[in-house]
Amino acid sequence: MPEFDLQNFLPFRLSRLSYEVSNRMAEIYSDQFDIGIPEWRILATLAAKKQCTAKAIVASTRTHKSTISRGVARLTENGWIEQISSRQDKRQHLLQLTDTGKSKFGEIKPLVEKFEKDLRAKLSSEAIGQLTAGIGALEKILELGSAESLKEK
Amino acid sequence: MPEFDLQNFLPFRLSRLSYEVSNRMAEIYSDQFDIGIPEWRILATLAAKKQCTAKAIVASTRTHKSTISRGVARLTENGWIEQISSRQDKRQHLLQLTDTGKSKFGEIKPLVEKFEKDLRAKLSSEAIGQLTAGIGALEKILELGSAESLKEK
DNA sequence: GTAGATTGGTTGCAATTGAAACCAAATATA
DNA sequence: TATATTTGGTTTCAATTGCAACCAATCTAC
Repeated sequence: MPEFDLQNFLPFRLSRLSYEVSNRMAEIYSDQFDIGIPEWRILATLAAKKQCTAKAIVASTRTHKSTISRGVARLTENGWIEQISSRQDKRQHLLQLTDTGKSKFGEIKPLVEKFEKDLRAKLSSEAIGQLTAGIGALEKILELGSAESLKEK
Repeated sequence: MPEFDLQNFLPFRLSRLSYEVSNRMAEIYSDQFDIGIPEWRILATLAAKKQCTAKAIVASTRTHKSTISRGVARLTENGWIEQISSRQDKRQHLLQLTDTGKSKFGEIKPLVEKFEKDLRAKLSSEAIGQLTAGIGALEKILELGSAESLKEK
């Protein structure tokens, strides 16, 4: 008769947590603006990097390449982002926010930042430190390190 | 020109982390046994509680009720779990592992436990403590507390 | 009791997803 | 230079998902 303590099992706790956080946050922008999680990630990445290719977004967000491809297509249709054909390599397109995109992202950003701020506000500063350090350590061993160390999935 | 530091944004880091961990773990059992994440959760919950209803699994795993419903159907077809009609309330069925289910889960469990153990082994004991405490704190404020405090989504 | 609301669970449907096949451009090998 | 391999990205297809409508059993209010 196999026992199992699911409630204390790390992978499970992580996934439940992330599901909850992502969904609560997605409520904020998916209603008011018509975008989903992949689009949000693309926008945020482009806001951070100013310009980059789809591949770079795939690597840094660890989202499936077809999901990013479709997100890019949708955002391009909506006029939030645009492609600058880099003449170096005609396979890849450099992406960047359009003025509309910047403006829209400018609206979403404070909402999302407020969400995270509210979350942090409910935690003790000790807990925040622990969480950040713990996540950082886990990222490191999973080679999810900050940005560039990421390999294609 | 909106800046945004996605790489340090908590919700994003959590989701990337959880995605990575869940997928690596799912590789372990989805190949050898023919089950997905929902099935795994149902099995683990039943192994922990011995008997419970689908509703209880929904609450404790925070997985959508239709997902659990379908998972239960699949596992029942495969003969891994069975329903005991509780004569109290004819809407709900008490679920439990069959002998086959127990045996199969008994095979999966050590693999999955090894996965978590290997993960922990790569972390310093300080990091483990931080991670656990941090996650616990976040669970608390999201009311993801252990088990019973969970409300229907 | 009976009408109405609630609850546990299922199902139909549309949307999202990931894997794999694919395409065109670029690079390596010959 | 021709050929093969790799690479960035798209698309097709099947599977999974979540929402909403639904069903049957229970509970509530009259």
